[in-house]
Amino acid sequence: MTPSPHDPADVDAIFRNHGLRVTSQRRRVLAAIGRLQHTTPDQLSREVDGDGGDALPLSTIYRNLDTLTELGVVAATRLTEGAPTYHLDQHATHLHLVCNGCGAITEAPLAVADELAEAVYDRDGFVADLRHLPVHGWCARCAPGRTEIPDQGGTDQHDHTHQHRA
Amino acid sequence: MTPSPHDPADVDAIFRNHGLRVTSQRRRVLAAIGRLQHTTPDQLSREVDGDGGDALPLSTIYRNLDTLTELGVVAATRLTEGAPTYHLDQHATHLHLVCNGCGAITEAPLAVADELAEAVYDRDGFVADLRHLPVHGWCARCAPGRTEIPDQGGTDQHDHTHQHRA
DNA sequence: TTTCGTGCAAACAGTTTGCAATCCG
DNA sequence: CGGATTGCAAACTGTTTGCACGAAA
Repeated sequence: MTPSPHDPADVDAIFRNHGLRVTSQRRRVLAAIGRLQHTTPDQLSREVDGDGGDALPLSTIYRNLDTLTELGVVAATRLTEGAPTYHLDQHATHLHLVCNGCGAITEAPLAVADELAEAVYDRDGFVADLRHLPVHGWCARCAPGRTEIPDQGGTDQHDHTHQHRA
Repeated sequence: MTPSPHDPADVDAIFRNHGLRVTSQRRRVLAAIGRLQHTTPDQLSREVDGDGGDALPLSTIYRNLDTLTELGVVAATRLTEGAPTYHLDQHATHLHLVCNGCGAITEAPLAVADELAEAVYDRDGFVADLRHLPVHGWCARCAPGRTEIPDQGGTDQHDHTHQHRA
């Protein structure tokens, strides 16, 4: 069985099993991702910096993010405008609902997209990876104001221009 | 009845109707997007540069892309790692299948995601904007080699995706 | 003529890389 | 000890911005 990143004891094994060294930086990065659930590299950097130890340079954050991604321990998705969002891969048993209004990110079970997966497979033989699917739109709170999605023309003055957000 | 970006005559109207000026740069950018169907800012830049006129600085490309996006004439999606992909919004009556293997981008009708839209609406009151949905995965050609999607870190319970029909 | 839009260069954000010092195994 | 990692700074890509000039209306 694959060791779980949730269990601090197993974390080391994950690295060792791949012939990689266990360093405090790696432990701290992985722990911080676990705490944040989903995070961009610089949020992660701040989280790691606040865990009591020394601050880690961004380059180390990035390198470890890459390593962890290669190991399949974490995965990235582009949910927002700026930096990609990383999360534990084992936590990726859902897809993301990203609100264009308030920026809120909700999770929904993969099952909601089962039909989609089947449809594109039947149509094109395309094997969809739903785990990282970012579904944009408007959450229950933001939708009321601007519900008209299915307007193709471009007549409507959408003003979801750009949002700063966090 | 919004004027259509496809009709060169109407293009000017689109701008004027919004109190914006008609410049050769704007015409050329819009025309190039129409030709390319979907494009990143720098592909677009090269396309514009090759249309016979003077080269346009990237900043002009970006500014016009922003303007056109605000007008609802074009829309952007993040399909690949690097830069976002722009396309005419009226052409956005489909979602994108992005192959992780070869990078190919295929289009599929929005209808394949109808159930998804309904499901998330029922669950969370989330109004999905499927027009820009980037579905990652493996195309028919690339899938065979690496079909096991639903594995990775987690104990995979369900594993739909690749098993509907052999 | 009055602005708006363009061109250019400098500033930015996010990410990658080279290299010497450091630490794990 | 010896190679894998780190820290730091410099390089890079993609994008934005300030400002003076040129051009639509």
